[in-house]
Amino acid sequence: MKLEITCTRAEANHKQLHNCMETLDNMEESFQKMTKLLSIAGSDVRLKILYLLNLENELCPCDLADILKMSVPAISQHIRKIKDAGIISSRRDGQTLYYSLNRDETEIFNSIFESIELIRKTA
Amino acid sequence: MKLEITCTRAEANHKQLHNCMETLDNMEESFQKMTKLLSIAGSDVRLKILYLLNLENELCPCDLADILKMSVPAISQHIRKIKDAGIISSRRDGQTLYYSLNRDETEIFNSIFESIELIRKTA
DNA sequence: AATATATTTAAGCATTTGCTTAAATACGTA
DNA sequence: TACGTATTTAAGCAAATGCTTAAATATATT
Repeated sequence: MKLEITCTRAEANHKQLHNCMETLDNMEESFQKMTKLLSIAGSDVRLKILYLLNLENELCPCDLADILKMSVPAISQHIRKIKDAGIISSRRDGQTLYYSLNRDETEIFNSIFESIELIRKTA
Repeated sequence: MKLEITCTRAEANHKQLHNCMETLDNMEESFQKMTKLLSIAGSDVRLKILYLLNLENELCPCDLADILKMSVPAISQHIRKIKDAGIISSRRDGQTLYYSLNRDETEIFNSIFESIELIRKTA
């Protein structure tokens, strides 16, 4: 839509603005990946699922439904989102599917988990 | 809704599940705060706004609209969300409002910004 | 006071999200 | 093969999200 400059302020530093635009252009792919991860983690239920998988190493949808006091289909649909983003993998044992974090892909979550626990301590 | 145990698997470790529930209960407030921060950051536009404020220290809505090639009201509404979450503050200079990060409140964003730049380097 | 700029706010609307319920699929066991 | 359990998938729907346009507010300038 808007491709022209809207700021007419004397103070507006057009060179600065242009540099910002260029910086973002070069990082577009990185932003998309990070936005994807954060939008996954930015839900109460999904953040708890991720935290629990970090804590327990692996859990099945049924366990998660019990712990989070939610229906199994609701959990399953959250899991699908998380899995589609490449954050978790599954292992089958009989009828049960165990999900676990792909720890290589998701180092940022370690900082997030630490930060959650810091909030707890300082609150 | 569901308060009963749904897992009837022999392997289900009910003590483990109960411990998880208790852990989450004790961290409820921390999860809510972190979910709020991540849901704010989990939007392409808002993550870029935060990144730019980190980079440039302060910017006005008009600058952000130019850099992100979006309308001023759209930017303003994102800013309101970020501000309501306590992540940024404003300073007025004449007609212009300059927004900046409340750096004490948002240490997790430093990890996120670093992680974005790591994606860029390793991709 | 009148006008212009910067910003916010509100209304409207299309899209997305996240549940529910019901049905389908996968596996194990009698 | 028939039945039970674990899980996924699909349809439906209410609520949330994020833009657009238009109007309101705040400040500066003439």
